[in-house]
Parts: sequence; structure tokens; C-alpha cells
Amino acid sequence: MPPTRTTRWCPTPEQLMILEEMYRNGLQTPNAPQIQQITAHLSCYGRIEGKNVFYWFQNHKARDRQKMRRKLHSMSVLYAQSAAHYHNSVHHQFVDQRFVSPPPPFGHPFMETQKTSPLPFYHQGAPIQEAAIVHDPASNYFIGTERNVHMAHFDWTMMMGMHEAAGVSSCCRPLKTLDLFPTKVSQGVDD
Amino acid sequence: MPPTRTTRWCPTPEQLMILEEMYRNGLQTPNAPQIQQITAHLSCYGRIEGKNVFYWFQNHKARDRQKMRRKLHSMSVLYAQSAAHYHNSVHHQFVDQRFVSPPPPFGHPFMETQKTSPLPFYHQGAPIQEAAIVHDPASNYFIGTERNVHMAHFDWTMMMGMHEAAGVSSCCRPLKTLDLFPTKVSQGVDD
DNA sequence: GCAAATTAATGATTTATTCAAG
DNA sequence: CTTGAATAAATCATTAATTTGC
Repeated sequence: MPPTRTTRWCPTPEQLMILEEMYRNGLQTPNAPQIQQITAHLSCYGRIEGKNVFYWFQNHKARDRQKMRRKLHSMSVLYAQSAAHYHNSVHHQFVDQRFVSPPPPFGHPFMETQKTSPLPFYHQGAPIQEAAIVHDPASNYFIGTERNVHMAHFDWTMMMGMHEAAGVSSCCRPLKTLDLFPTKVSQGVDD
Repeated sequence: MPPTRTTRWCPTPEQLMILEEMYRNGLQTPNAPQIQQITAHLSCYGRIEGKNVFYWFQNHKARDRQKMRRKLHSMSVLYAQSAAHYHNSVHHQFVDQRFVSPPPPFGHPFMETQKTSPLPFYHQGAPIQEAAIVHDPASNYFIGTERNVHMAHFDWTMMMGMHEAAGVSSCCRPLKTLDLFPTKVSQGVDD
């Protein structure tokens, strides 16, 4: 069998360097178009996909934050021991870490409206082939046909399919390839 | 101005009924193709998109679970009061709720391999137009051009763009429309 | 030196929590 | 208040470091 080409993305040094550079310079939650561009550029240095960029920033930010939190925590422990600065009340204010401007390395004018829609994005992956909901007549339940659900290389084309489905395409008629609802059917597949 | 096309999806009674039916019958985490199909079908009854279906199942499962947990918890409280059954040790076993088969309404043979890749999906939204990372020469930081970032209606087409970008398209040359890296540039936009 | 065995990093998913429209 | 939408935290899983025995 073919070597089952590389399961997960492995950033090249260049890619990594560039990503870190961007992060350091204040880009922490790129939106979709940004990711698109970054991906396009980074693909010069090796195989890479949009989701890789997305995940990278996600993870990097999260781990950065967690590192900082840990540090702060150990600090506040030390603080608590010399219980003098307590009135300063900065160290356990119970703020929702999620909405305080993330680790501002310097103090850049970035990310202002956290609320309105800062980081929209996808999140996908699936075994395209033989997509289907299979209805099990025995139990009257739906069963997804998960076969080699390795999502080894992620097919964005599905998105197009999704788009079509959601938007304007074939509608007002239950797909004929398979039955979606178990209310009365007794045969979901035809083979 | 135009009525700003409906901000969020509002399921019709039919759609809701069908979704609940499917959920009750054991479908709790549809995968991408399943969602695609469901969406296609439900669009008979009104406007609906893939992400709506996705979110619906996500939320429904989560809230179902939380409801049950709350119930269990209040139960265990009552239990604790009559501290006789304690040795039964079922009520605070410290199990990761996440990995105990979710609210099995009955006991269906569904969802077996939680691990391998049960619910892959997207998660998106962005203003396509004038996509870009804009470099601010003053601060030397990146700034995303978030304009009307309402993601009001979610453009899946971006995915195609993403795909293209990640795959084979223009590469080995920093995009010319704008500069991606601030290391030395002094002009990021050309107008 | 070099692989098998362990551990540390980190890419990829899933779940929990929060925001906000209706 | 309910619930669609979105984000962040926690977790899983695989790859790279590192160690260990030969």
C-alpha cells in the first residue's frame, strides 16, 4: 500500500519562522481572508493548508496564554505569601481571560472590536467517499458510515458541495439516494 | 439601507421537528456529508445553511448533556443528604463527562469510535471583499481590514479560494497586492 | 553509533463557556 | 429566557527530541 502520506502537517523552519514573526508582530487571530493569504504565501516553503495556519494560531495563542497564566499564578502564589500588596487587587480579579486583550506583547493598536466578529472560521474534515446516513432497519437508528475516517488530506471540495446544498440547489425533494428520516421507512439503502 | 438580511437562522417548526426527530433517533453528531444532506432536505421548509445544522446538533447535544448533568447533580445532593448510599460511589466518581457515552436516550448502538474522527467540520465566516492583511507602517504591525465584519451571510466560496491558495496556485512569490511581512517593508497598500 | 523505548512538543479535535438576537 | 453563534479550554494523537541499553 502507498505510504499513507504524512498524517499531520509538519511546518518547515521557514514557515515556522514566518508564522512566529507574524505572531510576535501582533497578528494573533487572523480571519479567513488573512489565513488564505498567509497560506498562499507559506505554501512556497512546503505543503500547507488553510486549516494548518488556523490551527497554528489557535494553538500558539492558547499556549502562550496558558504559559503566561501559569507564570502569573506562580507569581501570585509568591505574592500571597507576602500578603502585603493585596489591596492592589490585580492578581485575582476574576476577569474573564477570554476578553481581556490577549497577551499584548507591546501595546499595538490591533484587535479593537473583540465582540463584533474577530475570528470567523471554518473547522472541517471528513471522509468524503460514500457519504451517507445509513438507516438501520433493525434498530431504526441512523448510522454514519465511518470507514477510513482518517481525513488524511482533507477535501475542501466538500465545502462547495455544502454550499450548493445549503444555498439554492436541489430542494423541495428528499434526496433520492438515501432516506433521511426513519419515521416510516424500512429500507435506507438499496443494495 | 436594505433590511440587513436576517441576522440569525430561525428554524421553522417543520425544520425543528425534523431535527429533533433525528436527534431522538440517535443522530447526535452528524458528519459533514450528513449535514450536507440534512441541509439540502431541510431547505425545503425554509432558508437554512450547513452551519445552522451543525450548530444545532452541537448545541442540542451540549444542552441535553448539561441538563442531564444538572439533574444528576441535584440527585447526588439529595443522595449526600441521606449519606447512606455513599459506598455506591457512583455520584462523584470524577469521570470525564466528555467521554462517557452522551445522553443515551435509549441505548442505541450508535457512536462507537469516539476517537477516530466523529464530527469533523468547518466553522467560518468573513467579509471576502478586499481581503487583506494591511501593514501599518507607523506601528509596523499587521492590521486586518475588518469592515462590515458581520459575516451576515457567510460566504462559502471563500473556501474554494482557500483551497486554491493552499493547493497549487500562485506561490513562490510574496503576493504582490500587499506585503505580508513587516521586516522591512514601508508600504503595505498601494492607494 | 544506532535503534527501541520514553518523554516533550505541538498539530488536530472535541467539549465547555460565553455572547447576544429574538 | 431560550437558543443560535462564536470562542476558548481541554483533550487526544502523532511527531520530534531525548534517553537508554547494547
